[in-house]
Order: sequence, then C-alpha cells, then structure tokens
Amino acid sequence: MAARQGQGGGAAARAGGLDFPRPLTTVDIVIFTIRLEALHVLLVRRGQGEGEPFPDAFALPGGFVDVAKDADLEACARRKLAEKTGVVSPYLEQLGSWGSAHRDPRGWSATHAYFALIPASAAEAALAADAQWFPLAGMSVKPKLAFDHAEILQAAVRRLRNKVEYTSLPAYLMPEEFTLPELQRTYEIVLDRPLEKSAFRTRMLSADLIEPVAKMRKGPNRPAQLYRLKAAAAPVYFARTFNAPE
Amino acid sequence: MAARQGQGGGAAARAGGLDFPRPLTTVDIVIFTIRLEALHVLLVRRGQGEGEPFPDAFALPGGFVDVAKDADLEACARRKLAEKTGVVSPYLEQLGSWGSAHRDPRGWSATHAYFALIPASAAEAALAADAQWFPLAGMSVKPKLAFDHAEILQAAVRRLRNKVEYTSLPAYLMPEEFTLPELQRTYEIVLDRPLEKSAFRTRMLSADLIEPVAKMRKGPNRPAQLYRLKAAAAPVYFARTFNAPE
DNA sequence: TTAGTAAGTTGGACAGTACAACTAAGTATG
DNA sequence: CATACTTAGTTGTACTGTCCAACTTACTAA
Repeated sequence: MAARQGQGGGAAARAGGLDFPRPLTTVDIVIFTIRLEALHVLLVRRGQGEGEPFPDAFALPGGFVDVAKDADLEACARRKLAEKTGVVSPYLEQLGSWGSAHRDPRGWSATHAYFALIPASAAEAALAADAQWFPLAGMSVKPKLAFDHAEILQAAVRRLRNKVEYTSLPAYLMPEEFTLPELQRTYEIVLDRPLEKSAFRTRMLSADLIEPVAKMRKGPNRPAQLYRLKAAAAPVYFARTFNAPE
Repeated sequence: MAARQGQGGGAAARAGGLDFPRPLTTVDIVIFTIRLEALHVLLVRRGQGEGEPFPDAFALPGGFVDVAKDADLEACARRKLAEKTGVVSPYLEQLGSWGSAHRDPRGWSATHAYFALIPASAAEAALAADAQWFPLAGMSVKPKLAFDHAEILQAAVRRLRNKVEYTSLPAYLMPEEFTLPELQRTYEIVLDRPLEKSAFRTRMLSADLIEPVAKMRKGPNRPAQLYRLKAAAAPVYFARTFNAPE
C-alpha cells in the first residue's frame, strides 16, 4: 500500500501512470482566540533538525498529511489542532490552499490551510509545549513567519474580519455563557472599530442564535443578562453588513 | 531535482526526512457560463487507458500538478483552463480543496478546486475535443461524475449562488457590452428567481462597476443603453443581499 | 393611428442601521 | 442615606436601500 502510493513507485504505480514527482502535501491551521482584549493567533516554533527549513522560526501549526493516520484533510486538521491545543470541536473552516515550487525549499509543496476559532477559556489550557499565542498587529504578527505563512495568516485575518461583518462567527470565540455587551466587545475587537449598541442588539436578538439563561452577570454596576449559543449552533448569515466606517 | 522531490526518494530526500508516502496532487476547475438562458458547466470525458479510474465517465477538467510546468496552483489551473477552453483571463477563484484516502482508487489524493466564470461568447469557441457543456439541473448535472466531482460541483454552485446575492460576479458572465436588463437576466438565471427591476438598477448604477458606452441595443421595442465593465474590474461587494424569497 | 412590448422612472411602504438621548440597576463615596 | 458614577438596556428620529406597483418613454408591427 505504502509502496503504491508513496515515493517508492512500485510496478503497480507505474502501471497506473503515476510514476512522476509528487508535491509535498501539508495542512496548516490558523487558530484564533481573544485574550487580553486582543485577537491572538497560535504559532509554534520550528525544530532545528537536519534539513529542517526555517529552523527556530515561528510557523502556523501544521505539518505533512499522514496517509496512514488521516482519513481526509479535515481529519488531519482536527488532529493537528487537538495535538497543539487539546480542543476537539472548535469552529473550523477551510481557508484555501497555497502551493508552489518555491514556498518550501524541500521542493514543490502545497498546503491546505484551515482556520479555527476557539474560546479564550480553551485557549489558556492544554497548550503544547512548543505553541504560543501572539497578538495580531494589523494583519500580521510580530515574529517573521516560516514559509509563506505570513501570507496565509493575512488571508485568514482578512477572511475573519470580512465574515464578521455579516455572520455570527465571533460567537465561537465566546465562553459558554456570555452577555450581549461581551459579544459586542468581541465583534469590536475583531473588526477593530466600534459598533452601534442598539443595532447590534437588534441584530443578535432577532437571529436564531442565542438564548438567555436564567442568570445575570454581576458587576460593579447594572447586571447584564447572560446568554448561550442555541443548540443547533450553525453560523448565522445576516442580510446586511454593519455599515462601513465611511 | 526530480529525484529529490519525487517518488524516487534519494539520499537527499531521506536526509530531509521526506521519505514517506505523498498524496497525489491534482487541480480541478468548475467552469461556468450562461448558454441558452441557463447556467452551464464544462465537463470532459475521461479516457479508458490502463489503470484509468472512472473510464468514460464525465469529470471536471483538471489533472495532476506538473511540478516541472506549473509554478504554482493558480498557474496550473490557468493552464488547464486554457487547454480546454482557450480562455486566458477569466474570473478565477479558488473554491477549496478535497482530499481523502478514498476519493481516488489510485490512493490518497487531494485536489485543489477552482471555479471560473467565462462569457457565453468565449464558451462557444475553441473548446477542446473532449470537452462539453452541460446545463445545471438544480445543484447538479445529468451525467454521473467521476471521483467526488459531484460534491465539488455542488459546492461551486452553492458558492456562486451565494456570492451572486451580494457581489457583481455575474458581470464576468457577460459579453463585452451588455444592457442592464441583460445583466439582470443573468443574475436571475444564476439565482433562479426574479429580481426587482428598480432596486437592481439602483444597485448596479451606484456601484463603481459599469459605464455606459455611446450605443444602444436596438430591438423590437424601446432601445436599451449599452454598458461595459469599467477598466479596474474587481468584483464589487454590496452591503446587502437581495432580499430572500420569503 | 393604435396596440403591444420592453426600457426606464417615480413614489410610497417597509426593514434595519446610525445616531443620540433616555431610563434602569447596580456599586462606590461622602 | 443621598448622590455620583458606570454600564445595561430602551426609545425615537433620520437615513439608506429594497419591495412593490404604477407610471412614462421609445420603439415595432399591424
């Protein structure tokens, strides 16, 4: 089996006309969370082994597809996500793929990029030793990233910001119970601009997205109603974007 | 070079830790056009050579990435598009990737899917001998497709219909000069529902998308103003969707 | 001249956001 | 214990853009 699929290039492969070079195939994940009132992304430090490209640099979590372990691309992404964060069922969406002759010095390679949203609570626990959260500065992150990962990260941020304008995606960044002002704050952090309170509330409450729990968030001032995501928590698409800044 | 990247698995590859099976890597394209007042997709008939999976079935145009010829994935997609249609600069967008152990009987394989929009005029000319247009019936097409191409096609139709609600994508299905009612008709064909004339006109004319040419479309009744896409023809994103049917 | 048809315009109803002022419910302070 | 402060949540008006329907315009055909 391995011989047929792999680099070995056995007789069976030759008969099927598959005796030509194959690109490397990887999966990378852009994992977002909110920490300290800022959007963060998870990065891992690359090893320094023999022949490792970009030794010691930071990169998106990911790696080669394992044709023995991974049934499909998404399973591969979920495996890598679980390995680095311990999170098993986040919001996970395919972002796109990047493939070229030169993005990896080891040869023609293509990566299938995913992006995931996880709540802050999950973000603090169970991190792999080599993984670390970095705050987003604009469209990028402080350290220089390996491969074309800066470009992939930028695409992920763009996609996230864009979708937040007309979907309920930030709900997946929230803990199990949250207030409407907290949800609005999350939207504002991702979008990096303030939103109208009343329009925001109208939109969220008229969507079939959240339901109140019989509790309030107590604080130094007026308590706020707590909500949770409804059971069937598919992302909601709104018919309008929030109005653009100008 | 080939030995390092390919199935041969030479010493260099082994030193880099790359001596493991690699998935097959392909690119497939969903090419849409409007013909005879209906959305059509281009399919090719598969060969019947030794070891060819799905012999004689119809499939999306595509094939293996050629690590020698293709600089990157998009170049590969453009090459395959040009080979089948002769079209060189259509609207081309990455759709997603599909990869699993079982989608190709020859082994673990991953395809990078693109979708393209081409005008009817280009659709009639320069078709490859094995390529053929098929009208869309709902989300699919009459013949049974090879691999998981029915699923990919469905994703493409879904994405197209979805984006047409709030973008100017149908403009890329139009000939160089067209009238507003013709553009509206194209929207209606893709969405499979009628749109409001006045709202449609307001939306299109206030977007920085089209400009009138000093000509009219003559017909059996009142002539219509002809328009063309403006030079910088990036797709326009509208702030609202057209209102849903109910 | 008249009927017919499709292009294009106009105006009122409606929905949802923008903006801003307001009320409500708690804590902290003198 | 009253008052200030803060944040939660509501209310009302303006505005934008769609929905719906009726209207005018420009042409052909009979």
